[in-house]
Amino acid sequence: MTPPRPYHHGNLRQALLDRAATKLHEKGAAELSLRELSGEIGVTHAAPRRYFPDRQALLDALAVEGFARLGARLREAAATPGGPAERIRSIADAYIGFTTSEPNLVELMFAHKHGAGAEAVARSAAEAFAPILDVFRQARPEGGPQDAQRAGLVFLATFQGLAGLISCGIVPPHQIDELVADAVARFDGNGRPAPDTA
Amino acid sequence: MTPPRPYHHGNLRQALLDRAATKLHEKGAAELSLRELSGEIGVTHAAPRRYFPDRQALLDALAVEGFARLGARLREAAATPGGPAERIRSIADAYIGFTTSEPNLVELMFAHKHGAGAEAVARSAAEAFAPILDVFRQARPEGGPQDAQRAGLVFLATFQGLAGLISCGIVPPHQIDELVADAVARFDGNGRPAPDTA
DNA sequence: ACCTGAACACCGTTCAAGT
DNA sequence: ACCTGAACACCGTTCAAGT
Repeated sequence: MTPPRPYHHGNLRQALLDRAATKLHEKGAAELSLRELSGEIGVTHAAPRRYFPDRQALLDALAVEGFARLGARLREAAATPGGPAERIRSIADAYIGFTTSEPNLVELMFAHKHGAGAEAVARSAAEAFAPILDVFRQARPEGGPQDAQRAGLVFLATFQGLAGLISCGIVPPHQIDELVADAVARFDGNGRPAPDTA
Repeated sequence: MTPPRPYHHGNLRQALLDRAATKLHEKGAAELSLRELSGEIGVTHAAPRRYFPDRQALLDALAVEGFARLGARLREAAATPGGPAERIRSIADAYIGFTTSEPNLVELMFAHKHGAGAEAVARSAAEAFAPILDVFRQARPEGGPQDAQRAGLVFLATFQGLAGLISCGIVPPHQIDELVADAVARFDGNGRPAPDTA
């Protein structure tokens, strides 16, 4: 007659994900331990197996959550008032803001070793990047979707690369703003020099 | 009266590095095991300690070697005949060539968790990137070193980011060439639209 | 359905001891 | 100087068993 609340408080899966995401603030994904996580939550080390068949499955789920959060930030930024130039700038700032605040999570998201959940990670990544492609489609509708996708991917590469250089220390913090401005300027007019901008 | 050849064949440190670098072709850095490496080389698991105080020290040394190899490739590419535009294109190709052939090594090189050898890694990285900054200085001497460093760092970010998107599967292989071309075009004339290029 | 408890093979790190 | 061998604490994974 006990309610359907199990041994644990009801949602071990989410509890593990939340705790792991919190730990990613301080430690890298390599230091995440299922046993430690389990112990802190108050279950035995074998309990996670119901929800994550192995350690990689939890890392994949963390990556999916990370892309969902990043996608939400980018969608907000893409809805900024103004023309395409303002929205592109806003997206760039949002991207750098997210990646610098969550370097360990971002490193996990872009790791090229995903397990069985690799397709799910790829889907969530594609969804997160949709606002970028949308803005570039709006910016240069005459170029066609091929052009927009190309520009969007190079834009993504630029700021993802910048994020990596920042978090590994190659780009010092005081130089971030000028580099973001320089990078954004390279996408004005979708990469072709605007005719009236000397 | 035995010659100064120790127990092992004489250079355990380099043997460990070589074997680890080879393994990085197939496995990620997370799967590298000092014990496995030691066993395959023929020493006990505690032997590496003479040369690498901990596991991170070996990873740091691998990163330093990786930056040395990357730097050599970039120096070659920067010496390509032709003007700055040709050299920039050549450097971009070399960068993408190296990173796509060694994704695990590159992921290790740009990891933001280096240990006591972090400064050594940073130094080797700066040395590797020098050819990029040099070419941008040559391309736009009137802009001054500040401008060249800015452009060089954004260039580096763009191709390092592209490398990451390729190796994690977001950019499909068949699209690499067009994206590299698109990205390179954004650095013609050091980022400012050339006056005679409509 | 959900979790426990014990077992297995592996790991990095440490250190006294050997040569 | 260079490496061994044993010990320690930790890990992911597996699985029969409990509730």
